[in-house]
Amino acid sequence: MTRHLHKNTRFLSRFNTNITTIITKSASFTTITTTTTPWNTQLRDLSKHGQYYNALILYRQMLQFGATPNAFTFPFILKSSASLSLPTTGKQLHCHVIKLGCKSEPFVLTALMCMYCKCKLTEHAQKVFDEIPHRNLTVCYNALISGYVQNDKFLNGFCLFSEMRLRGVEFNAVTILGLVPGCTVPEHLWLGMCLHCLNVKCGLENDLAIANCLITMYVRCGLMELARRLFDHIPEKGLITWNAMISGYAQNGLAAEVLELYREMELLQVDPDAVTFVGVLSACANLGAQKIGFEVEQKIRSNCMWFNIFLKNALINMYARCGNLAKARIIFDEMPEKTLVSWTAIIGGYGMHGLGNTAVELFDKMIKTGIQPDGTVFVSVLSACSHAGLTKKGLNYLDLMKREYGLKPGTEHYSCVVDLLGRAGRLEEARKLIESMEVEPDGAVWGALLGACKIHKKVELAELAFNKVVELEPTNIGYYVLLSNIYTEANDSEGILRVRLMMRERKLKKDPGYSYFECKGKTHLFVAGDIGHPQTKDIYKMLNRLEDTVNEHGRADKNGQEVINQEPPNIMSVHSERLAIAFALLNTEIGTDILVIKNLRICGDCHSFVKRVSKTVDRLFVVRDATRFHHFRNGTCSCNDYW
DNA sequence: GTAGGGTTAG
Repeated sequence: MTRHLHKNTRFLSRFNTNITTIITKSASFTTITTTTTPWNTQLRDLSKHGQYYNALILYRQMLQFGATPNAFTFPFILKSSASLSLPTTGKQLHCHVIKLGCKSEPFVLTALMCMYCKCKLTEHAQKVFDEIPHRNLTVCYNALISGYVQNDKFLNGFCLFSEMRLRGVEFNAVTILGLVPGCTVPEHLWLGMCLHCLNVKCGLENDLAIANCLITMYVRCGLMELARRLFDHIPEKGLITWNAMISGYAQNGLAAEVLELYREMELLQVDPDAVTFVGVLSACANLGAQKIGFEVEQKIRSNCMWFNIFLKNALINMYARCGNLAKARIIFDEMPEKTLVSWTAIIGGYGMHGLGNTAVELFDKMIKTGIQPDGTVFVSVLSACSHAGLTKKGLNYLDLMKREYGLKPGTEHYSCVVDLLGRAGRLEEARKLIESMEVEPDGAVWGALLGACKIHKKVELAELAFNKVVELEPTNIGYYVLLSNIYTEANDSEGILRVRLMMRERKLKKDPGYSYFECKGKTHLFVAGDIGHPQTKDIYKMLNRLEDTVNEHGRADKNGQEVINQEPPNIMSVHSERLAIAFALLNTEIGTDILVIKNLRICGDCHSFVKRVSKTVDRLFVVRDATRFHHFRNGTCSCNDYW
């Protein structure tokens, strides 16, 4: 007893200095005994219920009262220091393990490795692993394999897996589960697919956790069909399975599929959770499905999820992108604690609506609050500047980003700045900026320059930008149309012909753009020349009527020039925006605003069409395209430069 | 009485 106390006091003197710094609240325990078992039981209970701080306090008390930790003590206490990510405490516990002669117990060693990996000390974990005398235990391998994968050292993990197989150590479901999350990047996908095969071969295909992991792997690599096939083959899906698929669709921009799956979930009476709602709200944001978004909000409120910060951010984003900036702002203002994502969502919302000054003010306020900006919030603020014509401010932000915050601007930042300079007519500067970029420019960067050439009618520079952009994105039809429009304005019929030929050669005929309109909680999707909608007949009738009324009021565009439709009168030339607007007029009451969402940029032809329609029909038309909102009322538009 | 695992937002 005295010997124990003496030994423990030595432990304590060093353990105390570290542990007291992390204790935030005191806990009282009644156990006063030198027998180890009751302490272990209490430690197990605390660790099981996630009370890690209390577990550490209890461990200290255990030493104070003279009880000696044994091999059963360490797994619990190591889990606590791992979960709290306390490497120093963990290292001290490692010393205790050695001193108390527990280092030959495989489960203590496994817990040690796990602790080191959670504290990002994989080299320490490897050292522990190397000292294991007979490395024939699956669990030891599993602990280190998943540790490597979670620390972005997938290849180390995979090598260990190979070693394991060479040595004839059996693997199990947990081994696969440790490896699959490392295959979520395209370069490792093939290994992930091998694991999928291995999984089926070993009869592990009914393990739900592995299936969930594999779905996530396919989703992250953009292989949605494979993910869906796997999903459909799971007989008893768990909530995580549904969430993996829903978030997957949302991340890959397949918003309609998200809502479809969500409906299916409701029908099967699977209770959604916060993760489900985040995915659904993101889909609502993309589709402008505000009514469904509102229903989700009610569910969040009634299910006591209102204080979930992820959901609040998703709601701000949803309302802002559905055009309801006021509602987004209320939620934002009422948030007691705002994260960087909350600020980014609201700043982006104002930027999209052309309210650049408010966006910039909010950004400055955010900085004053002490929040460290990242690359994404700079994209929001730069794009806000470009939409509102705040050239000087935008250039300052690019500089600030590099100098003050040491962030490396990516192509997404440069495309905003090229757009910014381009709109201001500083095309040469924009071109020089592209040439001086430290990253390789992508299609969006050259595309921004091409758009600026359209506004300022610079044919020669447009040709240069176009050649670059089609090299990078040969199938993006928007750029061909843009160049063709530039030639049209320059009366260059040869140029128009060249672009058309190029498009024909590359078989780029169909407009890939969609437009959506939300009506009575349902989102109606239209493609150019769509004849699939049940109300098609009425829609086209309405369009003809609109064309007639509009023509009576003259066909002049924003520059006062006659707009001539260059396309022969074929059905494909009926743009999706027009169809959505005709549908909206047919199905909404007079006085309601009309929000149409176009997945690509709104084209000049449609821009002037909506403008003219708004002159004859007393409604507010809002068209949201890939980057911003265009508000049309009484024949005027809030942003006239549609490119 | 002991160790290893899955899904979230801008």
